[in-house]
Amino acid sequence: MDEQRPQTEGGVRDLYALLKRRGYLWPSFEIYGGVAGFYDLGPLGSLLRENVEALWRSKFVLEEGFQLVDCPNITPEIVFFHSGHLDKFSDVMVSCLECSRPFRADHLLEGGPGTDPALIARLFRDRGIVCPDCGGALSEPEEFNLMFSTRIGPGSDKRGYLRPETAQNIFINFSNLYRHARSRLPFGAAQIGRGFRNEISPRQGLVRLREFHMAEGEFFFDPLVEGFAPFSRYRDTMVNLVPASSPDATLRMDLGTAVEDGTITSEVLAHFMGATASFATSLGIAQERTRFRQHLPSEMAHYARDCWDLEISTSYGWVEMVGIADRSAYDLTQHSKGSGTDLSAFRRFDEPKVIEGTRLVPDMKVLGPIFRGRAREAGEIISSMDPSSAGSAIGEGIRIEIDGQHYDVPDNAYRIESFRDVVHQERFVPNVIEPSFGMDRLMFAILEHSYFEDPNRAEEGESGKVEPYRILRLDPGIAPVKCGVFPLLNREDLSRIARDLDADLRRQGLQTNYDASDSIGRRYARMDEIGTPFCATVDHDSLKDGCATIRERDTQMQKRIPLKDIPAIVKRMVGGEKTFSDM
RNA sequence: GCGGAUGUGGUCUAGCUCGGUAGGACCGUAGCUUCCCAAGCUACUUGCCCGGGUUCAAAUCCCGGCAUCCGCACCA
Repeated sequence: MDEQRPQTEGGVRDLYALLKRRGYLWPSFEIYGGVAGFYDLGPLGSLLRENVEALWRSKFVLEEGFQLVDCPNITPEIVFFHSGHLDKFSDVMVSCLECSRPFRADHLLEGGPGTDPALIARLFRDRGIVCPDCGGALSEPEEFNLMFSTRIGPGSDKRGYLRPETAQNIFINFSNLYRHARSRLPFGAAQIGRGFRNEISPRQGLVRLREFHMAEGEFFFDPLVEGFAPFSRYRDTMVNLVPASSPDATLRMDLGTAVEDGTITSEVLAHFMGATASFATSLGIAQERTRFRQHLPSEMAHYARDCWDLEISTSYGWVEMVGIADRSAYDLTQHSKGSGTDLSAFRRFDEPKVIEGTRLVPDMKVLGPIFRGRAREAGEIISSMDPSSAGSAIGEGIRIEIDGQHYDVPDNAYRIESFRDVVHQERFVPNVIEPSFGMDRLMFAILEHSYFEDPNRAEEGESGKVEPYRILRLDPGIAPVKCGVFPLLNREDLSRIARDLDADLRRQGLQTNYDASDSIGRRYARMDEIGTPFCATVDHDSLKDGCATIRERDTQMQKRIPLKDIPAIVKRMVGGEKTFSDM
């Protein structure tokens, strides 16, 4: 084919122009000049996003069984205090007054000065710190937090933030989710929603936004359990890997081998890399334009122990679309400590563990009169004592300490008992693998990869300027409009049939676009430009044979199909059950 | 946040040097044509990024802001 995928910067601009012209996306707040880092999705963009999200739900909620939740965007400060975001997403910045280079203040100071700008300002003055580049004087330190802040409630000083990731809602709901999962591991929870980051300089269109759509899954599992049975589904999946150990080489191998040779550290991690690769394929992203790159230790987020990004090749270069992070037990541990709520799960033993030994049993009847209000506390201390270390004391009385006071405990206040306990389970904090998807970036990659210009079908304007024929070869499953519906001629008898067909298609849940204006070729061109995979045209023969012509976008092939069968057939082709050539 | 470039209907652009009625193409709308791959004809809608200044007069010159692109920095 002579069609070209534009790789140039100009090509991306043409694509953005098309997306804006055809109602996929518009810069937000445009009539007031716009604000960087915000985009509105137009009618087609909204449908596209719904379709991408629906595929994500079918992959992760239906197929992987993740529990879907939906939680507030506004989050009280304490959550991010304990998750570490308050600290890690806040930087105190200074810049050189001479050469205007910005620096993170803590990079210029020894010994972790914290995030108080006043304290840092004093340290800078005391130590006479100047610009490490040119020796110029430095500006006053200023705090910059990547999270948008707000206040919760009027007149309240309860600070809140717009969440920078959706994950925290799931972690703090762990107990509810665990109970809902009938207290069994492993299980996953997912959220599709918005995230907010007050980026210093958002750029590159949909790639770096201040408010963006994300879909995140948190998969909770027991790290002591070896292997992961569902991984068999992706064991043979071939992927491109760029491990941290050889950041300049791309290895092509199947996930099973990658786990065996230690390139990927666990089957759970590899499983979700496989699920991610499969999801990308279902979006119509070509395998050869994807790779998984492992983070270098220096680029890991504060919560991550290991992380593989799915990167997709775009005209901006390789762009991170999905982060698959091993968050270990970090978040649950932090929130458990921070809230005082137990966020652990039970590990059931295959064979119950039998623990035999001896222990001290206090006799509260004796302790009561001696310790009075402190009797319960004394009893607890005694039962927690180890009889073997207390052994020598037995028969001689034992000493305990309450609030710094020492007491002798008489021999008749306790007895030694041997016991045999059968333990079936123990508590532990589950580990987490998190696949986190940047939906806007994925949409951009899908659009860019499906954008083609065909110079052979170019249209020449009067000024001699050549407008290429533009096609979005979107996968039928995610295309916002599934079928264009046209009467060949704008005549009452034809348009009545076409309108009926249009209504039938919509009743089948298929988004259509009815169009009777201009020439038939122009109408096909319009549909090609917004990525509509099929068009149905009613012509004079339809009056006699009850058929219409179905035309396929990518091949321009046409077939006659009975009107009454068209909705079901289009639905099957959109669902991927049949192809056009099967008809 | 710094430096550079840029900002004209929905889109692409001419005009800016040298101030004087903002022009074209595409897209869109309505009609004609009655038509299976952007045909043609007619009519129409829509614009100088925002604010201030200079001037008789500003798309044009000056100042400030905002936005976009590139580089630096930041960020995942």
